Amino acid sequence: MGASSEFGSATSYDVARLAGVSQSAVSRCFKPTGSISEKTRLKVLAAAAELNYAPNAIARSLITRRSNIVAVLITETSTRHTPEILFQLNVELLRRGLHLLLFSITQEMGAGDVIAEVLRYKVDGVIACTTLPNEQIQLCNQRGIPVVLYNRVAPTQNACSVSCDHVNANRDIADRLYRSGHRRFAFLAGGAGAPVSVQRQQGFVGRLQELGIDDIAIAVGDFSYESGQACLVELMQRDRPASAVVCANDGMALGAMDAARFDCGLRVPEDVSIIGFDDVSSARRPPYQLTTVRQPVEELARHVVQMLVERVEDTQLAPSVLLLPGELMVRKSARLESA
Amino acid sequence: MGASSEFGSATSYDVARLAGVSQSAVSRCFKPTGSISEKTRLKVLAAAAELNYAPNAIARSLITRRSNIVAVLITETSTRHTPEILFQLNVELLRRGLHLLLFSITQEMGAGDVIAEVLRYKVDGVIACTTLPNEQIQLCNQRGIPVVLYNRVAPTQNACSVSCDHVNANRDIADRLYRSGHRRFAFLAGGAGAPVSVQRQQGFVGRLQELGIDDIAIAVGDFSYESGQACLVELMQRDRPASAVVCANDGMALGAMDAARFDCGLRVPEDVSIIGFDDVSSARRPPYQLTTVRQPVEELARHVVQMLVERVEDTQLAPSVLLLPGELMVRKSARLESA
DNA sequence: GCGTGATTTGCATTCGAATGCAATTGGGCA
DNA sequence: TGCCCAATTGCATTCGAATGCAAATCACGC
Repeated sequence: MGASSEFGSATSYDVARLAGVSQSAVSRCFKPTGSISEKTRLKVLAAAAELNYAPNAIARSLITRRSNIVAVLITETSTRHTPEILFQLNVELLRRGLHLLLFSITQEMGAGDVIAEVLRYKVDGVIACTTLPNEQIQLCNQRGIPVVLYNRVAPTQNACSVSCDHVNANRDIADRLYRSGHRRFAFLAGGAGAPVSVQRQQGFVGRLQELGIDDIAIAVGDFSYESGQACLVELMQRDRPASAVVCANDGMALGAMDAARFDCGLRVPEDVSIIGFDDVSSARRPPYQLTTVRQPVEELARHVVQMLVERVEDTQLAPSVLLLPGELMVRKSARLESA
Repeated sequence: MGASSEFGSATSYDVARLAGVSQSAVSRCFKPTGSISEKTRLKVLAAAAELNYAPNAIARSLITRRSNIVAVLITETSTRHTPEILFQLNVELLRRGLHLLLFSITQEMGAGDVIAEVLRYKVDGVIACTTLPNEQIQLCNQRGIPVVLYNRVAPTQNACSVSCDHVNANRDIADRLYRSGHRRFAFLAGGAGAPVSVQRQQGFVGRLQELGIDDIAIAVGDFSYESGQACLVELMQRDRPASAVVCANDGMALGAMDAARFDCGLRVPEDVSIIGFDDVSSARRPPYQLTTVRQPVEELARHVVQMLVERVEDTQLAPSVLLLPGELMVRKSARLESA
């Protein structure tokens, strides 16, 4: 019975002793480019296997100045809206030998505190699935730590970002609704300044204005189902209510559909068309059949990680912005001409 | 302008030099119990602030043998079923100064590979939101790394676990349905051996058998909405179909409800009662009003972390198992007597 | 002013692996 | 067999912070 059954684990010195070589040889054996003879390599690997040895990642990163750890920043809502994003990012990172250290931004722990912690762990990079104040991005940049924003754009362009093209997806929706004969429109916004809501609104409203429509009803909710219900009820009480309601996300759209049917006695899409954004799982189900925009989550995750890795390997690369198109999932909640 | 604007960050030596003290003094200043005079402390803190210094967590953990990192293991499904669990665990961990390193178990990276990586990072503990083979639990135990399972129970009791009491929640449901006059029952199972499904089934079926009911229809799905639909349709084609259908989770229950209404032309709950498990957000919405069991996710997360921390601080503590009751959310998808 | 005990302080070492450099080994060729 | 160059190997140091121990400082009483 070797040292592998001992408490704690073997070090490169233990392996070296057992294999009858120096510690450096062991180290080189576990480094892809290490210069070592086949004979020694086999001896070392045998000893390592016997002792159940694997290089201590902590010690390694102290000297190499690479932790192979990436910090991912989320808020409560980022996991609510896209539950699978963390899993996808993690898979992409692991694929490249990187690890995901998760940080949640909350009331009691703001962005400043979180970034301070992030810096202490000497992560190789940061992925923010939430708005990150410029000051904190700056701090990372000073330390040479690349930052990639997911579904956000840095106002001063001092960080990379990968995002679904919310603006164009909703410009497209505006177009299609207009072409289908709709003339009275409403937009249900998420939180007041929530970036994704703002962009989606810009796309929708901006395009409609280009088409000569100025009188667009806006109601402000908070991305929740309940706020979608409330907004729709409120909208329908106005004069000449909208025939097409575009929502900041699916949560609100589902709320709006239910409110339209159950509270206002309206038929969807005959009396009112409703469109969402995200394509959550319930959107495709029979009671809803919600027409919405699917974000290419896996693809987004892949590009986020790729962009980050490029910046880790070449610190000089300039920040860049990548927009990926969303996919309109045409179902039955909106009256659209089939073209 | 101090060194803080330099590339890379200041070390304790930089701070020591600036403050005119030794490196040890700086180190002691950042350790709660460090013996240091008020005067020196202020000098050091001032210098540290100027240099934007914070102790390097990697270097610290090399010598203290505490990384303050906890590995959390998930699979694709664990985030689908309980999207908020990661956020909750992270918040609880951060509150205690611990960090969450995420590991996803996938096809290409099995439990064995993942645990090998986990061990290399010298984590202080492991939280598994998925079934973890005994062999890997053993490996952690050998290294003195405590393991806590979330919503799983270790077959050989060599790891802690914190879980919702699926068995009793569904025993209770069996009771209430029986008391309400139901006599023909069905259970829609999740994957063949999926632990949570098995437990929920055990509770429901076990209690019914105690009540003298043996002929319980079982259909096997995979936790998905679609499988819930398919299972319900299949069940309703049998002789004397069930009047009460209990599902392994809400996803299947929602599918079952829609299938009952849209495919079988049945009314819920008049013709068939349907009950789920988890209380996902769509369960409470008007079209469903699903009667289901809410898992106390925040509380579970809190106990998982607490149990882990206790084991980290005292390695001698024996594994223990904690079951927290689920809460039956009585809505309108099941015919239940109001008592 | 001096002695005593309690705080503070600094020195030197440690954690575990990586790596520049010099020493050694090995292979190929005459 | 001897020589030369290339491939391996080991030595010693490094990363940044923590800590046992001994030295230095301080407060205080006489």
